[in-house]
Amino acid sequence: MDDLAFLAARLHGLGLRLTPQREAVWRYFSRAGRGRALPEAAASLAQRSIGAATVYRAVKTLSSLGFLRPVAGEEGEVRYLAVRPGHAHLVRCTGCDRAVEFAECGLDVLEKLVAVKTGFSVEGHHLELFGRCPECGPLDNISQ
Amino acid sequence: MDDLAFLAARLHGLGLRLTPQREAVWRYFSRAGRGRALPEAAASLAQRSIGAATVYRAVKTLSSLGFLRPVAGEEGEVRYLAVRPGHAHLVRCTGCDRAVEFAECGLDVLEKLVAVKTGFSVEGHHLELFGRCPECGPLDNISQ
DNA sequence: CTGTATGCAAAAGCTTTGCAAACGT
DNA sequence: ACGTTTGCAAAGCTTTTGCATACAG
Repeated sequence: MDDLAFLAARLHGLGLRLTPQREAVWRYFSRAGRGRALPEAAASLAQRSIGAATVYRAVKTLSSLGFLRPVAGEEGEVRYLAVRPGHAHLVRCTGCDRAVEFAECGLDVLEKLVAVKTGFSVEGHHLELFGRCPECGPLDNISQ
Repeated sequence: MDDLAFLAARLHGLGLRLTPQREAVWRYFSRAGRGRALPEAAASLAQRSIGAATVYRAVKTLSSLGFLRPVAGEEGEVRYLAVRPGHAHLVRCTGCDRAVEFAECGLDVLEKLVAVKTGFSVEGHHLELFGRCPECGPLDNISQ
């Protein structure tokens, strides 16, 4: 079952629908490498005649279902990352946004260590690597 | 050297000062084990006659120096956490949003592994652990 | 038919900016 | 004196809400 079908199923189970607008929102965030902030999402999707209110409502819906996760950027802006609930992690290319999955993250050891050190019962993690895919090539060449 | 002295020194080095307002802002965020959002910080510090603009400017300053770190809450709001510079990652409690830092993430090994497997040149990562802090207690008791 | 979803525009809320006065050095 | 910092108020954003219309089941 692919992403969209899973999302549709999840929505249907709650009496909600996967409308063209919600699909566009989901695709938009899925395509983004390091996540997107809401204002730029609204601006970009406006070109496809999707109203800002719809974008904000869709993000809230997808977020509450766990398909989007809010992450704070360096400057304090909130970026939403597309995640597939219960799926593997991704390496994303900052050049072309292509993403490759990897299953093993080896964080179980770290989780246990952190649990002991902090007293938390660690239940999960969010991890995303970013870099350059073979086709885009490393940034070392350029100034940066 | 304690936090305040370090902060003062760091500011002085840039020709800036640790004013009573900046100190109050720093204390406010330091005092809260969990992070705070800007609107509530502004509201709270207004009671000490500190203007909203001052709070926003102070947070921006402290944040750019690495003394405050923005984190995204479950609902997509940005919370600022007082940190000691140099610490990178967080474990966040899904119950009360309180966060604790941990330094070692050991992801350099994983980055190399993924690089070999995918052909990417991995340049960085975002990592955040989730769980329950000692006070909120694990979810095992309840369903889920 | 019924309840969900949408776009628009207005309202509410948040954050930044301009400025004159106050401050520390 | 000088550059930094502040509070205030205004301006500029972002986000939410109300409502009539459109749509899916």
